[in-house]
Amino acid sequence: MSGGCSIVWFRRDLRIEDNPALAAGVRAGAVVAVFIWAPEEEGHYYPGRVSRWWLKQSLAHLDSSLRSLGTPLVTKRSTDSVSTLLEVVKSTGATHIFFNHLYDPLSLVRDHRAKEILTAQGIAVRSFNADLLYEPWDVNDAQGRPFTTFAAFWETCLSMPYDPEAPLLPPKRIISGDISRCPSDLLIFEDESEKGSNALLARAWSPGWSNADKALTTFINGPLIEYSKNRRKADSATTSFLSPHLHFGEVSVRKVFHLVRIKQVLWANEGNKAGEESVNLFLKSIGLREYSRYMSFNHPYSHERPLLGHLKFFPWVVDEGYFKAWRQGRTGYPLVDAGMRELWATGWLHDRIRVVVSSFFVKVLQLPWRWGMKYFWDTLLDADLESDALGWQYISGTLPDGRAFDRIDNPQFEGYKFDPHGEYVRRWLPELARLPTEWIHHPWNAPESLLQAAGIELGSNYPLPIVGIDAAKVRLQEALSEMWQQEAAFRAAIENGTEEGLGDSSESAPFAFPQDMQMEETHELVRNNLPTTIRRYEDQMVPSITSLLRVEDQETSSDIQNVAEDSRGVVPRNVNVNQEQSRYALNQGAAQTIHGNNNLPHFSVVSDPGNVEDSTAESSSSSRGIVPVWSPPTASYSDQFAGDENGIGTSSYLQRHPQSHQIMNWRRLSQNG
DNA sequence: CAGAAGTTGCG
DNA sequence: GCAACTTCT
Repeated sequence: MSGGCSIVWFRRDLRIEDNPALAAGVRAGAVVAVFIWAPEEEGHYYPGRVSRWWLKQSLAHLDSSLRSLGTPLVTKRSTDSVSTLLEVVKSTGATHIFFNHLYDPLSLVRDHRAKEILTAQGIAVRSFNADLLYEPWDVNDAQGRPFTTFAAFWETCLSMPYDPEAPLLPPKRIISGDISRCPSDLLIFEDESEKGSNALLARAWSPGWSNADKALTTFINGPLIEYSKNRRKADSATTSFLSPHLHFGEVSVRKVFHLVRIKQVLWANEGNKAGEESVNLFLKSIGLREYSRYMSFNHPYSHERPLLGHLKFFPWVVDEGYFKAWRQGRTGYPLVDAGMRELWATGWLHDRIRVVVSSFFVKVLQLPWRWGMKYFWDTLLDADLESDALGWQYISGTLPDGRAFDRIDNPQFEGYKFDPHGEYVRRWLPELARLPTEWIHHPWNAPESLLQAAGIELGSNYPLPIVGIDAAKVRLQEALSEMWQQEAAFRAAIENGTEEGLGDSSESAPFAFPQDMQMEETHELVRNNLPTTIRRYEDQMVPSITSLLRVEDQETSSDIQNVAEDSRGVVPRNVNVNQEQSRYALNQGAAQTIHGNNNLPHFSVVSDPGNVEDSTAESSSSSRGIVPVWSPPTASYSDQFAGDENGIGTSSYLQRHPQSHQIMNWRRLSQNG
C-alpha cells in the first residue's frame, strides 16, 4: 500500500496550475496521469468536430508539460471510463485516485459510479472543486434553498463570507508512477474528411493551458478596461476569447476571478468608472458560467427540458426546411445569416450574435430550442453543455428570469445595433457586400435598381426572408394562447383526476417530441440510460432524433418552482431523510454511505469515503471531500413528483405566473396517453 | 404639456 | 414582468 501510486484522472481540467487533483496526487507521492477518451459515454453529446480538434491540441500540450515535470499523460480509448480506470489501477498498482468535479448530468452519474466501484475495490478516491468559485451546494438563499434567478445567485456569490480558494501553483516536479505495464492508446479525434477544415482552426486559436494563460493576461491587460463599451460590437475582438479554454479547464476560473479582482480594486481606487463597469460586466459573464453549473446540478434535465413547465405545451414548428435555412445562413435576414455562416466557418460566434441567431430560431422560426442547442453543440469550439443549456433556456423564456417569451427582436434593427456599418454582414455574406449600409440589414426594401447594381437578385443569390416578422408575431401570439389553453386544460384534468383527452394535447405538445418526424439519423431508444447514438457524419448539422426523443421525456418536467423538492442536488447521508435536512448533514461529519441503486432519482452529494478523516470539517468550504453524484432516473423517477404537492416557497416567477404553479404529472399523462 | 403607448434592456 | 426611457397624441 505504501508503495502505491496515485492516479490523477484528467477530464476537463487540462492544466497543471491550480489543479487540486494533480496537486493532491503529487503530494501523495508517485503519479500516473490519465486521460480517458470515451465519447460514446456522452450519448447525443458526442463532441463536435471543432471541439474534438481543440481537445486533441490541448491534450498534446498537457502531455508535453507533464513530461517536462516527470511523467507523461497516459491516454486510453474506452467505451467505459470506469472499467478503464480499473484497468489502469491494476496495471499500475495505484492505491489512490484523484479527480476534479464536473457538473453535467452524464459526468455526475459516471463519477458517482466510478467512486462507488473504485471504493469497493479498496481504492481511495478523492475529488475536488476545480471548476467553480463555489460549489453549487454552498450557495443558497436565507432559507437554505437554491436560487432560481441569476441576479440573486450572483449577488450571493460575490458576497460570500469567504473568498474562493486562491489558485494553486503548478507542481515543480512529478514523480512518475510505474506505467511500464500501462501503455497509452492512440486517440483519434478527427477523421480524414475533417482534417482540411481543422487545419484552418490553428490559425485562429492556440489550445493548451499556457496559451490559455496568455489569453487571460492579454485580455486583462488590454480589452478588459473597455469591455463595457465594446461588448456590443459583433465584429470586434474585444471579448476575452477564454470560453474554449475555460470549457476544457485549461485555465482556472478562480485564477481569472482573482486577477480580474485585482484590476477592479486598482480601477476603483483610480475612480475609473468605465473600468469598474467593465469588470462587473465581465465578472457577470463568469457568473453566468458558474450559474450554468449550478442549474445543471440542481436541475439535471435542464439541457433537455424547459425549466418552466408550461413551455411543454408550446406548439413548436417542426420544419426541417426552416432548420436547414437557419443552419446554412439562408434565412433572408443578413445579421442572422452572417452569424450562422461565421459559426459554420469558424466554430465561433460573439455572444450578442449567439443571442440574435438563437432568439430568431426560437421566436421567429419557432423551432424547438433543443435542436438549436444541439447544433451549437456540434459546431461551437467552446460547446459546453451547461452554458449552452442555460443560454437556450434563457432565450426560450423557460427560466424565471429569462427573456419575455412573447417578444420578438427584429433582426433588422438588431443589425444596425450590433453591426451599424454592415461590415460584419459584408464579411460573411459576400453576396451582399456591394449593398449600401442603408439597406444592408433589410435588402428586401432596397430599390430594385440598387439591388441590380449590387449584383443581388433576391430569391436567387440571396433569399427573401423565409418568415416575415409580422407574421411571426401573429403566429407567436397564437402559439402562446394555444400553449396556455393546453396548459389550463391539462391542469384542469389533473385536478379532476380525469386525464382523458389529454392524449391529444400531449400529442400536439412539442415536447412529446416529434415522433412523427423523420430525421436523417438512425435512432434507437435509450437503454439503460446510456444512449448509443449512431451518428452519421455526412451532415452533422442535423440533430439526431435520439437527441430529442428520450424515454424521460414522457415523464416529468422539473418545474423550476419545485426546485427545493425535485431533482435538486442534495447532500444525503441516509437514503430517505428529508432532503432539506440532508443537505445540511454535510457539515455534521460524513457517513460514507454511497447509496448506489437506491432508486433515488435525484442528485446527491455524497461524502467522500476516501476522505472520512476529513469529516470533522465544520465549514462548507471543506466540501472538497464531497462528490456530487447523480443517480440515473429510474422508472420511479416521476413517482417523486406525483405526490409532491407540498407547499413550495413562492419565487418571483410564481407570483407572476400563478397559472403555472401546479406541478405537472407527466407520468400519469404518459400512462394514459 | 401631461399622460398614454410603445420600446428596450434585463441573465 | 418591470423599470427606464422614448415617442405619440
